[in-house]
Amino acid sequence: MAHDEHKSIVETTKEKMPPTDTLFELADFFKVFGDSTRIRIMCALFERELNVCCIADIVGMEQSTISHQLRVLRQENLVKVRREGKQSYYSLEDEHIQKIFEMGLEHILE
Amino acid sequence: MAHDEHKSIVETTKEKMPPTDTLFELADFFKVFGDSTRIRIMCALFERELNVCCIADIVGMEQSTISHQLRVLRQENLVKVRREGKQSYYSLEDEHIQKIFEMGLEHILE
DNA sequence: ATAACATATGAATATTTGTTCATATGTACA
DNA sequence: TGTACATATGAACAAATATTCATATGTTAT
Repeated sequence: MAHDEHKSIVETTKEKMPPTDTLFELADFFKVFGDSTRIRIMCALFERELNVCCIADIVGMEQSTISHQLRVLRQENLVKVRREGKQSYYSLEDEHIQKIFEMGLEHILE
Repeated sequence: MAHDEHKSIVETTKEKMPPTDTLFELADFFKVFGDSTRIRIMCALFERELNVCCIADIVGMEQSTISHQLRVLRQENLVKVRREGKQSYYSLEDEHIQKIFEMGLEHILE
């Protein structure tokens, strides 16, 4: 490939891409989906809102593990909490989640 | 919460969820999207097919880094390769990718 | 106020992951 | 056959991540 052609492809492609900052944010967002514990938590929450110890039993992991991961999900605005007495009830924050999920499933089931 | 109610919520939620294996696969799939280098590679490939050294220059990283990450993308069937002489041309394998991307962007730009 | 329970958090640890350097493999052409 | 170039791969290292244990915080009821 000619040097000039290479250079031109590199330049024009770079121009068409979203800002690098945005792409880093996007990676951080998807990182949240890239852990099986968090995936299972979200999946459980598709059914209904749940408190922490129910989630822990459903997923089969320590309460503390679940709390840590729920914090990650909160930080990315994927779940919201509602306090009721001693318990914290978590639910999904965003409709995109389910769609992203479905598309991932379609891909792997192909 | 009563012990019986807790138990019933846990059981019925578990039953409604996809098999655990599937959810682990799903996490592995999304893991691929959770890295900024891979995201930028995929994003560059939205525009057109590209060879390895163009991708390296677009992303601004070592050729070897790009090759390693392209292998990850290949393993998850997200890109395909076409060899032409000395060069390997990569392109996107799947239409889901763009949609997943868009949904991620919608989420973070909210 | 204290006991009992639910949840959150900090520190420590083990594991995974991304990047780089050096080098091997593959391809074209003189 | 040898040289130059493009890509792939292995080993080593640094950084990020998930999990657990121990414990702190928050809430309710006695």
